[in-house]
Amino acid sequence: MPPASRPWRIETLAGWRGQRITGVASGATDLGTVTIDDVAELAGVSIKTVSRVLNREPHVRESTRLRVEAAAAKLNYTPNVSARALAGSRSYLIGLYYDNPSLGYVGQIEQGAMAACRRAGYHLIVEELLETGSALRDSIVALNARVRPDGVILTPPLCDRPELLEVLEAVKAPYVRIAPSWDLDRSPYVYMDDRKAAYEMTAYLQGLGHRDIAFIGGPPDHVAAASRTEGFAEAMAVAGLEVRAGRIQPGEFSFRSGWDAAERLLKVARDRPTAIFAGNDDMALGVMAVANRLHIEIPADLTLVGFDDSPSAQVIWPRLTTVRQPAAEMASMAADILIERGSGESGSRGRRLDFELIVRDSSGPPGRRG
Amino acid sequence: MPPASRPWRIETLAGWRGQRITGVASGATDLGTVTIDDVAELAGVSIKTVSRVLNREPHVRESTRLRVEAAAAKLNYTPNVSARALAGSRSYLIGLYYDNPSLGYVGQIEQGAMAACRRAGYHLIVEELLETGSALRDSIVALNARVRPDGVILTPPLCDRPELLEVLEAVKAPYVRIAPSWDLDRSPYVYMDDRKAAYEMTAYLQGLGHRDIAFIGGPPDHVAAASRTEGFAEAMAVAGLEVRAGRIQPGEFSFRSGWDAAERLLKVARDRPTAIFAGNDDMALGVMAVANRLHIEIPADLTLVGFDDSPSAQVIWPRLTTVRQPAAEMASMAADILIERGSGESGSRGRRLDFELIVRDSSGPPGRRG
DNA sequence: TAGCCTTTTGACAGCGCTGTCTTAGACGCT
DNA sequence: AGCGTCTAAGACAGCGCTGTCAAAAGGCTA
Repeated sequence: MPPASRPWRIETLAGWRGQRITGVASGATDLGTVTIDDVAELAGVSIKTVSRVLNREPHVRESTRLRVEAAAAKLNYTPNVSARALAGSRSYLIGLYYDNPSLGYVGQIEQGAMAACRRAGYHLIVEELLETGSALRDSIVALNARVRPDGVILTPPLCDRPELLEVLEAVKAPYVRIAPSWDLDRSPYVYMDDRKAAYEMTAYLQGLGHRDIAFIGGPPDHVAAASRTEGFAEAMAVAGLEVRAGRIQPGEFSFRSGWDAAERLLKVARDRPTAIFAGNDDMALGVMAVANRLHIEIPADLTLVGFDDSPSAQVIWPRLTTVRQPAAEMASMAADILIERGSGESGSRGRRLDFELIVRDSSGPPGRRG
Repeated sequence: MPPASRPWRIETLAGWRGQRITGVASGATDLGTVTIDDVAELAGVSIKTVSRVLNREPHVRESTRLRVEAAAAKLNYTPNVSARALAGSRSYLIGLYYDNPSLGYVGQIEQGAMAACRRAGYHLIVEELLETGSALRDSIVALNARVRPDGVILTPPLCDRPELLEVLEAVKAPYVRIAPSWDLDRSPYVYMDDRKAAYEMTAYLQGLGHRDIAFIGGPPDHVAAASRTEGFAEAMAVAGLEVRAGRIQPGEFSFRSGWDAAERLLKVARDRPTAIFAGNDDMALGVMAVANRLHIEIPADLTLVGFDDSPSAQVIWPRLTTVRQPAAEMASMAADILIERGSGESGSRGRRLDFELIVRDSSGPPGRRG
């Protein structure tokens, strides 16, 4: 016989959580107040057995498992995360920590991570971490004491702060980095092959017939940016095309820096590249603005492509040809790694995901006009 | 004497959470494993007294309070959210539920809500709710059983789904809506005065000298959109300016619909408005694309303004004059209302926040050219 | 100094689960 | 029949806090 535990319970209207008062027996309990005891009673087993079924532990007879599952389904039972966290070794919470000012990027990451969490019954705790140094350390320690997430997902550029990694290791919080720049052996991470994506984009431009292609790079300490520049240069070299002096312009990944680079690139009307490959979309938009001002038509007079597939890339005209980062997928994968925890030691710690070339309206064959 | 509870404890290296093993006494405990017992012991009081101090309950002598606070500070103590949730009536978790496809908007909301949560020691659980009808109901019931958030923030247009509100009320989860359209007495909400913002923007255009101003509206069932149209019409009426037939164009808040409206508006070169006020930024960008194609210079030939201050509004040229919604502030306020729970019954349930007119480069006096 | 009231503090149960240990039963072998 | 071995299931403690209630400590008056 299972222990008789609270055979009836009714929520008073008074309280927030409600005090239990004795009342008429009732099969169904109040919405959202079903506990493991209720399931155990209905199934005629102990709560431990219910727990076993819930957690897919072995040593439960098939018939028992079915009975428990039926009872849980009938009562619409959902285990309480706080109780699980307190009693067990998992909190069913995944932290998503970011410091990225780009709302769109973080939003995609978030959606991907959320989807993975939902599939596994986890939840996402999102925190914006703007501190650095010891303030960051303190925040993490406090955060970890408070919620004890089962793992955290770190987005760039936050994922490259050494003090963060140190403190996460100190509090033994597993983490997965998304597109980290350094120290790749330190933890599991997911990434996209920026080099290859830039290579492919460049090859696409070459396939269109472009020979004189300019590239606008990113911040020097940004490893992904450097990879993009490399991919571009490599594709040009492989195709046997010369990259003339000044055809690789520095940039900062900002609209403004794209604008400035475009002014340098397009200044001399007789000596313009037929295509410009901007290291990210924001800079591409800067180029587009300059082109508009100079009455250079895209793509008729100039092909322009970007990188990132930012939201803005679709709300301008011409819509920007660009590279889509699998941000949501990377985040899903990161969450999965954390949820299945420990499956990370096999071989390389990095998981690569595929980019996608998105061809829109800003690219075309060179000199269509002439 | 306080109860002697675990005077020493050491985390083994083995376990995830670690089994406690006996070992040499040590003043400091491992990072992030300080409990209320440790604080109580150091302060020489019972855990209940520590709890009282933590929760700012009355009936604690000043000297005791200071002693406890010092002990807590020394040990770097942070109460565990799961334990608090399980034992008490608060989970220290606020839910942010959304279904809005606009990443930027949700991102701003999120940041605002997060800031408020952090100030109060709360955390944000973010969930994307794409279901409708009874699937939505089920999701909410499960979510609530799982994490029992102390309150939830609902963003538009999710906040206008009646089944959502019903089920939240059924599970007694307090909620605050952001910019809801209907049923305003039903719950606390925060909003911005769209009507007034549109009025002010129109007045600004009039102040610039524009008389023939066109407006592109939003979806008919979108209450905020309707308010914007009203604000525009009212400002025109108050200024004694005629709104000619066809000068108010329907739109869908999408880039494409802005484009289509612009084509109608700008078709006849001899009969163009001198200014176009788009009901949101995405549509304004559509207008801008058409203007570019037609070689209409903004703002020299045409003034264009938007509404929302979306991220894209700043990465185009000319940068868009627009209305900034106080999204982050609304979310902060929503979170505060939930955290201080219950202070909402005083007077109107709505809290209004101020918009901001952001004048950039896309607006200027009419006919500068002519 | 007893008696009463108010303020401060502590003991203890228990929130809803999981981890550990134990027991009950089924099965096989000598 | 006796014993060891295995699987299935339950008893029980306890995670780290809060809520309730009871006890102790002060304060005041007569």
